[in-house]
Amino acid sequence: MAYEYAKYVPVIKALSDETRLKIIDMLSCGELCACKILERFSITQPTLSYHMRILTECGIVTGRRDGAWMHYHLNNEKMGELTRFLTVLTSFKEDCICNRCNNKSKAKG
Amino acid sequence: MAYEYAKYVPVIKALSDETRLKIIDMLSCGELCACKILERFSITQPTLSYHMRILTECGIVTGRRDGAWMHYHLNNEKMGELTRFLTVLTSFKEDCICNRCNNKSKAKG
DNA sequence: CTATGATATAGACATCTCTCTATATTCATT
DNA sequence: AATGAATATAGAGAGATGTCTATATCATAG
Repeated sequence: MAYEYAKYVPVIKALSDETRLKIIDMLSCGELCACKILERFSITQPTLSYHMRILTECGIVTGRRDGAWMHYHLNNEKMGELTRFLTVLTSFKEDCICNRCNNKSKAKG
Repeated sequence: MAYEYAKYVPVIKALSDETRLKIIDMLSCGELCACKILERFSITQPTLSYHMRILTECGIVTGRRDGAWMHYHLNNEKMGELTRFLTVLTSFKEDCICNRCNNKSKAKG
């Protein structure tokens, strides 16, 4: 699964912030307008905009413009992909890096 | 689950780095000595030591000294806790922040 | 108890992150 | 087209992060 590490780093980075974890939680029950999200925090509007960009750029959240409003919703497919990746990452597997490491003399990798 | 966000931030931060994801993968099949891990990377020994500290301080990896050697192994319990947290975070729940948000006039939260 | 090998710590440095204020853009309504 | 509301971008600054070199600590062998 080696080639996948880098793919997930931006998603995990996006989740590594308390504010953004809360936003994800807020979106877990459905779409929300940016202004509704902002109400729940004591951050400025540009700061929220920054966080929403981090979340949308990595694909975990999708934005939809509705007139002047931006509606955001969670990409559950992407989140599922992440948790599956983490589960596989931490479980025993025949082709894992450590096996290749142990067999380094036999096969480079 | 509000009170839990901050608890998981250090764990997620620890996973938000490609080198550390690879280390986790290497440890998924069992304990490894620091020197064995180091062999697989083109980083210096102090840099690996830094990464191992990040991983152990958040509890996702445990270190065991064996003479001069340090052996590291994955804390599967902790990893399971994280994936469960992420799963709950992203799934519909009655008591989620967004519901409290929608009912803001009725009940503060 | 000294020499050696494995690991940890200290300090420096470049880069990234998160926050702000100020300003620009976009859209709806008049 | 002008105004106002919602959102985005720019720029600045404090602090965190990941890397290095140099050095210290710790354990073992002789």
